[in-house]
Amino acid sequence: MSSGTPRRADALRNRQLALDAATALLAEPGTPLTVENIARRAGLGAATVVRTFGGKDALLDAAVSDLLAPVVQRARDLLAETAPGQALGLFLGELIAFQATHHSVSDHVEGLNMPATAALRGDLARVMEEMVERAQRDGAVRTDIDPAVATGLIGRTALAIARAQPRSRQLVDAYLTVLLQGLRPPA
Amino acid sequence: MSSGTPRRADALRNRQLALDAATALLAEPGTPLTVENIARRAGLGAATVVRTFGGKDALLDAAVSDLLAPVVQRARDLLAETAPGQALGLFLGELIAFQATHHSVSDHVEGLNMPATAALRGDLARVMEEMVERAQRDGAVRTDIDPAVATGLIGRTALAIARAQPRSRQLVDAYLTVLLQGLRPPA
Amino acid sequence: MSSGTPRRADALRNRQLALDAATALLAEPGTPLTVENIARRAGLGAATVVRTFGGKDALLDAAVSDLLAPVVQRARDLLAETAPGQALGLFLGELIAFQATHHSVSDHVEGLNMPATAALRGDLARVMEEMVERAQRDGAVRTDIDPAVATGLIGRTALAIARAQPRSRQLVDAYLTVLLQGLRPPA
Amino acid sequence: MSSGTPRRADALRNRQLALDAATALLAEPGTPLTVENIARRAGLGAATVVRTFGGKDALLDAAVSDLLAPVVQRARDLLAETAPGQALGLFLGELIAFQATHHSVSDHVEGLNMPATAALRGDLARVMEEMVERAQRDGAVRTDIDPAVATGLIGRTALAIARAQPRSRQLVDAYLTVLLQGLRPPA
DNA sequence: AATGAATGAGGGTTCATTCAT
DNA sequence: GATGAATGAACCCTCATTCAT
Repeated sequence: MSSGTPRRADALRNRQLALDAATALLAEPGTPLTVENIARRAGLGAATVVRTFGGKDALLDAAVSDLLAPVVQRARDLLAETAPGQALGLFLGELIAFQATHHSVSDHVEGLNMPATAALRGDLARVMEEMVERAQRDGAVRTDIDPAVATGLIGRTALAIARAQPRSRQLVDAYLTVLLQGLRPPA
Repeated sequence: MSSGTPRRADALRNRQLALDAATALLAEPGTPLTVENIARRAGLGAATVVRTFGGKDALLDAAVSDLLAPVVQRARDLLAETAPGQALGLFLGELIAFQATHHSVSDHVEGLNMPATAALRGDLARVMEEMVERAQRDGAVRTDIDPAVATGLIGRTALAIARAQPRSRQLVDAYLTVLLQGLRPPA
Repeated sequence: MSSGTPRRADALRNRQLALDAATALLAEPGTPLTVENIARRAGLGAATVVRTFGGKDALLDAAVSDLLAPVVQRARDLLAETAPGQALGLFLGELIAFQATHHSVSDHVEGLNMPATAALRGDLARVMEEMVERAQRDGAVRTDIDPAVATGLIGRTALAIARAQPRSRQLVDAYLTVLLQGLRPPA
Repeated sequence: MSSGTPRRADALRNRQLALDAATALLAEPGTPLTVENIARRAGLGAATVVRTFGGKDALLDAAVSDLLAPVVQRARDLLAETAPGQALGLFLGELIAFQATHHSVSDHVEGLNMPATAALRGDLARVMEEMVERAQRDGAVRTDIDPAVATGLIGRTALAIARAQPRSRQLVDAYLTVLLQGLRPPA
């Protein structure tokens, strides 16, 4: 087919091609997320994709966790460098912006029971809880909500907003405004 | 068998049996939502179920819209009978409570592109927009958000909270508290 | 395709067609024992065969146990009606004759870990042990071999002879002669 | 890498590595007998294994015949050096002991239609026929069975006993006792 | 009109073999 | 010459839909 396709040392590149294809398809709710479709998109054979990752779930695990890892890292950085009250708002905005670029990934962040994704999901939850807790101690967030509950609330609603299709700037802004005001300690 | 029974009545009864079975299965994430399972649950043949509705999507359209219709009606009633500021809060609570009883229905409210469901989705959006608009005129909701945008925001986040699994009373309460406070005009 | 193929009441007949096809293929080591081949031979679709039995293993379980059941029953009858010394010889001859008609079934009698086949395998072993034990008490079989061991010995070698391809009358006769003489108490 | 090493020697060593790996896997019913597994065990690439032999069947042909050849040779030696009546008994014991060490090899001795294995299978049959014939002339084996038929009988049953799983010393002993007594001329 | 049975289409996966490095 | 990677073919299985009863 594509006579220029290289092999050997570029196995890593093919791996990435498959990941990119999976990511692309995760963003196209129209086309079914089948191994065949992923492989076609990557310019590979279906068996190659399966073999490279060891199964469809493992491929999705890799794709989703590759996307999620920098998000978790960013949360950690914000937690370390920024004032608690601001960190939460900043991160929320960035989280939505991130998911805006990787549409239906969110569907798989929840629900995919594979090691890498599950671990990152846990990490993200922990970092966000810490964010909330500090913000509460700082007086920036109301204390009548348990940090774990607040984290669930924030994560789920942010996901929903990010998943909106079409997603408008207005919607995201409104969400951030409402959520952050709603989280403030009542007057 | 029951040669004296009027056929028309049987057909209607079967239709309802299938709808009830589909509704029941929509609430049981454990069992796959296949035509066969729906038919077995309804005590009917698989062919009958398909034939009665003309396809699985049509059946789901009927089931989902049957569930959604009273919700829309309730919204209309609240709009007519209750003070704008209260209506929104009341309805939001009821909407989540409803979805809590019909777990995965929400997944199909979005995403199912069939006439009845799409129409009700539109109806619901319009009623909620009207709710928001009136609440804004009443000074109960901040006016810096477009009613259509606010409706999208409310609908999507409510859906996400309702879909949470496990769903805790704490989460729902926190959501209502935060969202309603966040929607109030800023001090 | 075959316009004369009947349906409804003959579902049982189709079941039998599939079983017969499986049995036939079990006897043709040349053609692979795939669901597709079984279905083609039976004049059915592959999905039908799978659906009817619930999986390939279940089909083989049914085929093998259907063939094995009368053999076990015959052993029970002989045990009840015939003198111990004769019963063993008679049964052995019939066992081989049976397997001669159902060639490679034997491969699956061993090795197929499915309920019906496993149960019959156990039943057959028990009946044969009882046969050997009685023949030993009767002085017709040497007593320096444990009945369970003798049963294993007889079963496995009979299987092997039955599996022979081509199988000659001479071979079977020689086997019976040698085995029965070998089992007699030493002079 | 090892630029000084003569290629021919490497090739021969790889050939033996692959054969050893195949032999090892033939004895481990747990792990599937795939080219990949053989190659991994040999510390070689899958392509190398295939390329060295020209296909999986050719590899198995080589492995099986390598295992079978000494057995045939041993039969020839016994034929030349030992009294006919004893030779048969001795060889039978050794044959089973051999197969006991190379479990599933037996499955491939039969059924593998490749030149080397087929040839050795024929050789073995001929040597055993000669053994039987001489034993018959010596009065050690009954003469009412054709030597070719007796050979088939012995070979097949011995295989079956060797294949038994679990294989017990009791079973093997019982088999040898029964078969050898059964082969003696009737009193 | 109702339905159990049949099935074509499609899904994920495995494996012997081929190819480009 | 050796090999990791790639792949076409084949396997078993599921399911919405159609068909004959």
